[in-house]
Amino acid sequence: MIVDSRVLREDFVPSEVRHRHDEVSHLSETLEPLLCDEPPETAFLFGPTGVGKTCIARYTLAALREQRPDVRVAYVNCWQEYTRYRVLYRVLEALERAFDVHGSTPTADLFDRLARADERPIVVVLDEADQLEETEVLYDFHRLRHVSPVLIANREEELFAHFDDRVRSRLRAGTRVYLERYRADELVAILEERVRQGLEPGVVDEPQLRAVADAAAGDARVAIGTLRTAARLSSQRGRERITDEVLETAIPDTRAAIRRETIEGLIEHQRVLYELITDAGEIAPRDLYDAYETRVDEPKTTRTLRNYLTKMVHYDLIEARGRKRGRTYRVLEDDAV
DNA sequence: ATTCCACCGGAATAGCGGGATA
DNA sequence: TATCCCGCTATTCCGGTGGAAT
Repeated sequence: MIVDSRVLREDFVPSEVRHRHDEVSHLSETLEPLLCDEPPETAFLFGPTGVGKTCIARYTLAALREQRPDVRVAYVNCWQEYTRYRVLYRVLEALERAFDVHGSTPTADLFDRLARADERPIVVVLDEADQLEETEVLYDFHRLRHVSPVLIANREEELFAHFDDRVRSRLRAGTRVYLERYRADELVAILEERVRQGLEPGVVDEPQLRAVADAAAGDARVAIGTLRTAARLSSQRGRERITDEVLETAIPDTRAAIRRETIEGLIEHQRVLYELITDAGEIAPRDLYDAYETRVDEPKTTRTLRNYLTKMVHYDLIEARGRKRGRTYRVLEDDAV
């Protein structure tokens, strides 16, 4: 059934991007100065999850490197690398200049290394840039002529909100590319392409792809994930093709699986909080803190809990209603995406 | 309308673990 | 081996404020 499973993977970059031609050319025009050794403006990609931000960044940079192979690209996911140190480390790693960096190497040394790297241009893609906790690294990149950042985030206001003034004013000028959610027919076209490359002919029909696209609500990541789940389930059950019945389980399974993975990524104390909120349905901060303290042997301070909670809000696991006094926490249901 | 205070979240700091160094 | 130095997490301290209480 499955001919090429890479095609169904999340990080697969297609050889041709569908329905994003304007956005791709906007981004490549922005980066064009690199072709004549000029520093480009900072580029921004904005849009909700699953609209192809990461995909067009990778695609565009791969195309750029075909014209200028000496341009180097460092890809950093700021969910994992959110400190100045870690971002710089990742970039050096991409340049193969991190081999002798160790735990006690100061951050300033990493910056110096990057500054004294050769003059070949470096494009740094900062995915999920709104998760960055130390934004001065953006100032670092701005100071270096040979480093050009590409920032990817969901919403422009949120990204700029936690920049300090220095960074904000530097990045005000910059090219912004906005991506809209896919329409259902666009998702169907994307799925058809993946099916053609990844699955045997005739295992899934057009109405089925339409059903997957509708359930994904404009999110290509969910749509492709659903297709992958359905194909796996079908071959496990020894079927020749994807049946409607398999599809019906695959659709909710995909969202549930994403959620489960997120919860598994939490640390124990965060999971306790999540359970308490789930049990209560809706809970006030004071009650939540009290319940937590009786549940756990060595409770963290409330300040730490607030850090955990804001993290969980970012993960879309829970929702905070109200701002200051009178706030309540509740679990975020899947349909609220 | 005014006061009050529960709660959030920024900034500075302490303590920890781990790798390098002497 | 002991010591130094690093970044990271959790903690302490606290200012600001939205909504409840009066």
